[in-house]
Amino acid sequence: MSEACGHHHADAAPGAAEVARAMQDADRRLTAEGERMTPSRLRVLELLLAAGEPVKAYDLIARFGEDGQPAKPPTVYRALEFLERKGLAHRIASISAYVACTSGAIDHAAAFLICDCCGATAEVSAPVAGDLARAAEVAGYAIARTTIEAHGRCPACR
Amino acid sequence: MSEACGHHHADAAPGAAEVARAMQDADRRLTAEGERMTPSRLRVLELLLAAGEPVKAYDLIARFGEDGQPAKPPTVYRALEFLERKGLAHRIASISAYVACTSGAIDHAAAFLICDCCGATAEVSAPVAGDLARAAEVAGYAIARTTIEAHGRCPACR
DNA sequence: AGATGTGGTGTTATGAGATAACATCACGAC
DNA sequence: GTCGTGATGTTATCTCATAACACCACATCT
Repeated sequence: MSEACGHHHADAAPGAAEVARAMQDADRRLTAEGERMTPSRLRVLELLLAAGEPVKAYDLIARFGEDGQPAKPPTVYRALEFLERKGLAHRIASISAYVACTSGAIDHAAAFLICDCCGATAEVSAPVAGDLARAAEVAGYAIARTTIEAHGRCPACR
Repeated sequence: MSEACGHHHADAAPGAAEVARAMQDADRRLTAEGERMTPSRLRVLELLLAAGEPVKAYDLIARFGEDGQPAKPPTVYRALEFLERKGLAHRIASISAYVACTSGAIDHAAAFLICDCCGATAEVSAPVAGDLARAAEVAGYAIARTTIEAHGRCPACR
């Protein structure tokens, strides 16, 4: 909840039960794929899920220890890299923050609507692929991944 | 020319004449609008134009002085902020770099195709507005600006 | 001319974001 | 059991960006 404006908004954060469930799902899925869902990775995923909005890497570092002890930066950055690689989290480049993936689809191109007022984000599934892919083809580029972020105001802040 | 791969590519950088001409155009246009094209701003614009590809802020800082003397960071960041505000340059968030605007249209939403191999970029004019605007409307967001960056390989690197 | 407001610049210092490098450890395969 | 691979711990450092404050240039008004 980063309130740049004076408003008060409903918190997008899910309850503990939903977080636990999403973690279990992720754990099972990746373990089945032969990946190792280690404590660090689960902890960072938990923090992202619990936040329900984009979080700065150093906020994750500060919150990492259950006892208030911060993590070392590489611990969190490595976990983020893994989660992003596996489609469980996304980096939002325009604000240098990270967010849990809220799209059911794995291996998807994500786009974000970001409220400059309250920090809320909505993940919308690659609405852009068509147009951008066409432009890339015309220009002769082979596209591997996209960063699509729209800034503005969410319904509550308008 | 940031060559991550082993290839050699034609340089996208324009000649001195084109750079000088683009600077004069920008100078005249903004002066007519009542803006002040100061030496720092012109110098940063010149460096961006001469590079013909995205440049890191600290590279601009290092190249700033004609005599090899670097600038202080705020000098360059202020100029970049101004140039971006006036539509003469863009920040590419996914690689933390800056590039001169190659689109004739001012006040436009830009999108970029970025080669991960050689660093070349192509600016394509807002091919995405339709799709993304539609998604934003559905979600109730009012969009003010967009960051659209596609990574992949350029024709020469494929 | 002199007062004054706005915007630009110079300078120092620091905050924020991310990674390099290297040692060590866990675990499955052979 | 030893060996290779991938994960972790740790230290240090690098890159990116801005805060804060003093000073200056210029236009405008009186």
